[in-house]
Amino acid sequence: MAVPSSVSVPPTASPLFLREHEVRRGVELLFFGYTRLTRAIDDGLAEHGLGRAHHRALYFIARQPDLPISALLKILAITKQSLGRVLNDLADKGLVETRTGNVDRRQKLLRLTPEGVKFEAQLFEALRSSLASAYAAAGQESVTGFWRVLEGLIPAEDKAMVIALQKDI
Amino acid sequence: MAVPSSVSVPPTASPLFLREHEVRRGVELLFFGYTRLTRAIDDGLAEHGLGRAHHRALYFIARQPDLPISALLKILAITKQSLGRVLNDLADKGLVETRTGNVDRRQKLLRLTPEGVKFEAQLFEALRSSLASAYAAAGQESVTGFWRVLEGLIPAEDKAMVIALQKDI
DNA sequence: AAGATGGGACAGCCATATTGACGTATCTTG
DNA sequence: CAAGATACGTCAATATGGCTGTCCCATCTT
Repeated sequence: MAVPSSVSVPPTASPLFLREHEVRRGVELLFFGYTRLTRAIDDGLAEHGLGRAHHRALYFIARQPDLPISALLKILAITKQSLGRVLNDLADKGLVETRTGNVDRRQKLLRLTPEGVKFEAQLFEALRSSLASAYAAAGQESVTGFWRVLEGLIPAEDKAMVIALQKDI
Repeated sequence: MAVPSSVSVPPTASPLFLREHEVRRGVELLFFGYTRLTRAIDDGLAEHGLGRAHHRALYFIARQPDLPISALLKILAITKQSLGRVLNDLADKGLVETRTGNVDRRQKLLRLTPEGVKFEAQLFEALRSSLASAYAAAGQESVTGFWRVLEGLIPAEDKAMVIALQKDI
């Protein structure tokens, strides 16, 4: 095992020592970066009485209009019951609407209403502003590396789903 | 730090950093990457009847032994009440202990017990395994970029705290 | 016609966060 | 030294967003 089982730390800069440090740095930066980015939209959500769970649904519906519920369930990796509550809230607020699928009439295809589009765009602006300034500060090469590392964190079985999101726009 | 641009990397970041597509890509990869990484330790935590909140505390106490509670509160950015419950759970399970500060006797300095060290190391191993393979797949230059972008997401007022974590090891 | 699939709903529970108020020990400062 | 600030603990109530289990209906597939 790569981690010493006591508090002892290798005295020299061994490969294990360096690896642990680099992994801890990544863990910490991911934690702070992710939480700070999500915090950027909390105020905008609170104005409409919504939470982060609502934003996640809103975001992916914006990204793939006419998304069936089953696809959204896979993306979010939560249960049908949890998602149901969120979608009902969004429908009640007039942000999301469903239409019956014409290929498979059992499906309900999700899309944003015009108000939903406007609200999502407003939230996205806060994300864009945060991420774009991080991108600009880091530089183009860094952004490419940022993407590549994160892609490596996604299990093979989920990768197709993520790539599908990104071929539309 | 100069990153050679000769390394051929398929989809590269365009110079138009503010483009919506690139921001959405970052948002999505951060979401999937972060959630998948945290999921890697859920089983290990569940074996001890603990959750992610417990791991976050455990992690930062491991990182900075003799951390005062106020410092941990700043790192986690949650309320004293929320942290109190988590720390009580960890103390009850014999993973964390406190000692009175000798500089300031009001402070309680947090550190892991030997069992806590062992448990944290076991959880860290799951994180290390996920992140190290993403690092290896992406390459060292990508890792540098990954760090730089995430650092850019951290607000200036929090940056000192994050850097303080990383100068110890 | 039978079974599989997509979706909806009820009931109850758990983990993790919040606010507000209050108490105690200890340190700092006028 | 007295007064106030700080570090920590705790009680009570509440919100959010997950979970399991169960049952239902409509529709598609075989």
